[in-house]
Amino acid sequence: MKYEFKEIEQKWQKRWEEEGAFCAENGSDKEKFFGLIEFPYPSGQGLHVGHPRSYTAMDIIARKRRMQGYNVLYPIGWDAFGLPAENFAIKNNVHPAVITAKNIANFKRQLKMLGFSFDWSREVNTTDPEYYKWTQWIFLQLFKKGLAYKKEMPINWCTSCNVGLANEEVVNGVCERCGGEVIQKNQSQWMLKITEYAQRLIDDLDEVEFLEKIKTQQKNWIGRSEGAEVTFKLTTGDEMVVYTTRCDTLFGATYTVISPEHPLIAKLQDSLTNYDEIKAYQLEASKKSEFERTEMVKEKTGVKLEGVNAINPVTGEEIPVFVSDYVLVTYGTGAIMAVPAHDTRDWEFAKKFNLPIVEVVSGGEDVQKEAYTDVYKGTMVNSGFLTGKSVQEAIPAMIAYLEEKGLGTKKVNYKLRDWVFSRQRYWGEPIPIVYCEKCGYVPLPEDQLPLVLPDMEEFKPGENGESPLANATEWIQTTCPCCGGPAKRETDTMPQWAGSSWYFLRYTDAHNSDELSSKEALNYWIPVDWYNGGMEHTTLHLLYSRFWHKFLYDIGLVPTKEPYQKRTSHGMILGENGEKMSKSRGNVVNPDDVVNEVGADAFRTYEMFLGAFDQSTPWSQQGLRGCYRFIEKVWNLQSIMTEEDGYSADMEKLMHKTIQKVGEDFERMKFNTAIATMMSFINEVTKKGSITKGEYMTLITLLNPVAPHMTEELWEMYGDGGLLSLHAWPEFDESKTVDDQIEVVLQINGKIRDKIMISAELNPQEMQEAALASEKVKELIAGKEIVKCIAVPKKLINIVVKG
RNA sequence: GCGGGCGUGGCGGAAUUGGCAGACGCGCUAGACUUAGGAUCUAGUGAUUUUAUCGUGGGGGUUCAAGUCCCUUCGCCCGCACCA
Repeated sequence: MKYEFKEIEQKWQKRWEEEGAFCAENGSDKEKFFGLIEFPYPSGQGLHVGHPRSYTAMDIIARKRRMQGYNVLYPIGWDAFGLPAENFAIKNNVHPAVITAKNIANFKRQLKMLGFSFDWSREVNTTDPEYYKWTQWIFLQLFKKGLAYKKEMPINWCTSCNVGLANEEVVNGVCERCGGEVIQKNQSQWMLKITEYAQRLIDDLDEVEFLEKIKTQQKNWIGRSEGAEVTFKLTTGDEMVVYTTRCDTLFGATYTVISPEHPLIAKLQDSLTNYDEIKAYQLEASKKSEFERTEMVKEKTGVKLEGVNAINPVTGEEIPVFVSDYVLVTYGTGAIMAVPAHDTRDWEFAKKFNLPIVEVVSGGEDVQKEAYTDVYKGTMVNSGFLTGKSVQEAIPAMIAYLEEKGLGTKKVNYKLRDWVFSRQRYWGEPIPIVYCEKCGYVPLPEDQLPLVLPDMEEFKPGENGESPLANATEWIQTTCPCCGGPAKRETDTMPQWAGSSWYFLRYTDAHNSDELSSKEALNYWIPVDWYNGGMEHTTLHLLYSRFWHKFLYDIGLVPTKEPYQKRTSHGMILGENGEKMSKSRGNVVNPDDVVNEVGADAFRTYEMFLGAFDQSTPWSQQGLRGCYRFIEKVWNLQSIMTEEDGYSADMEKLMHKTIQKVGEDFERMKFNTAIATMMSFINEVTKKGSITKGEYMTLITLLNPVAPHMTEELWEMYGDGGLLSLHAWPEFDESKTVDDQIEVVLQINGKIRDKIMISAELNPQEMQEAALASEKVKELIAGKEIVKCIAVPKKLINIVVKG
């Protein structure tokens, strides 16, 4: 019978849908499994071959869990707000909602043709008012708890998208999305206090099973550092607080530096004799984009503040104060004490401005030639009461001293900044806040949610970077919920990350119109048991959604501190030439073409077989053919199938081993070796020339999570009835996976000389005897002295000889 | 610069705790069949000077035994990047 994948695949997709085979059950007393993949942004390009890599992997896990008797939730939805649809809308004069609906329809078609076991009845769409009602609701809760606030601040501004960006969205000084230039711009912005959760976002990583590299990346991004704030008195009588992680080197602080934006400069204006020069430097620094500022790393610039000095609190010495843009206003206190002997940046600056370099930690080379920055070796010198101590001892000793004298305090800092939550764009959730002259920023009453986006015809941003919503004159005018007076709506919208920060919660009870999700549903389904997604979302989506989840936990809405119990990630699929797939490189593979050519089952198999799941691998059209051949071979085994139900004696061991290996490999996401194991199995069967029905049915059950359609078809023809997708996962018998006769290797001086079949039960002594009985060994060790003999049960015997 | 990862045939990649390097697939070679195909089947396929020797980026070490552990060095990829 010919393998007609088109008919088979359509038939089963229809059948599964009709029977609601993959619908998760709320209120079940079965054990649950919540598997999650990152819901896609429905772009105009359609599905990329990268999407199915993650979706197939989690589909395999979800399908296996279902077969193991779990109540499985494997949902899907659309992260559909965002810039591309809006930009397309502006260019082509179509409403973003129209394009989005079209794109979703296309994505849906493509995902359905791949046979994922998604529970389509729980589909969510972030642009649906019934959905974003709750996104807005969460924002209101954040606002009420003081975690959302408006602030005039310099933000990253993409000159091409005309929109503000979060720090996380600026990559190498350019816009993450479009690559456009990013400048600093002052703008009043909604901010979320993610920094308040910084410590918990680090600490709670201990409770979850994320890949170690994901945890590391999150920690690095949050960037915790322990240090001290130290107060320097100025000769003008003012004070200046600096942040340092190396307070042990305070005796070596020979100057101080403040950032160009530091408010102290204005305050000192009257005392400064070179104020004009400083002013000019500030202006120059403000003109530089973030990119230029980091590009300038090699060459330090700065100006000395003439007319004022700082006093080193431990030496009492007067030291100069500089302004330089190598000090960032956004980190620490925006001011530092410079210890050129033990900090590379300070050293460079000191060399350029001819400032004294005083060694206070010995152990390095000449500090006049290079800064010595090691904190684990070295001894304090020239450091008063610290002299003789190690750096590790000196740090707490200095903190104790500073605290006692009231000169400073211990202080923890984070690199993490508050989240810039405003976007001056149309295609996002409206921020449910009104501004009243009398009452200030007032939250919209919850019963007025959702605050629906006004229908507009023009989506271009306003003149000076205003949101397009600023042109929705009627929509803006409203009354203040507080005093009833005239008020204006907020025109900024939320960033794309808003809708994706909580979407997994909505899946648990997707159609609830009274609550975000019912308490029962949340308590049952949350946390997500296993979340797979891309590494590129580690510092954006993952961090943001953990933050929101913790907030929702704090207000008693969700049952767990962490949203995701386990997080894994997949590697990228590259073009056939080994480069990243892109239109401009002309190496894009379209899933539609692939499915058309070899079918969904072979496509899914190849996606899982092409390489190690967590590594980047190039696509190969030939490799795809290989997987098609495999699927077809499995199909053709029908022609050699016997009617026997169980396993034949000579295949039993291999069958049990195969069940064990495939199951274990799926769990470890070693899909490539799981498939290789099944390939080996059919190679054996083919060699033998026959397969029992029992063996065949077990094989297709193992293969079902990978290639669900074809196996379902075979099950219908030969199986026990019902859907294979809901049939029990095969069991294996541990005792039947072990061989009693095994081949062991005989080595002489570590070199392989022979192989013998022996009983697996043999102890090392018996193994040694068996080895010495080998003709080949006898010959090779004749006349030589046996120094020692190592026998590793079930593996090898190594005879060490001399002479 | 800091953090993470990687380096194995012609290619993608296998190899729990150190224990037969190259599973599986692709490609290639030869043969079979043929309605001549991007089909299928069979056999072979790390290298070489082939009773054997050498082989996991390079060099050194530990060990009876190293892709795996230690030191050193080179190269590539990803993330962060003046965070005091």
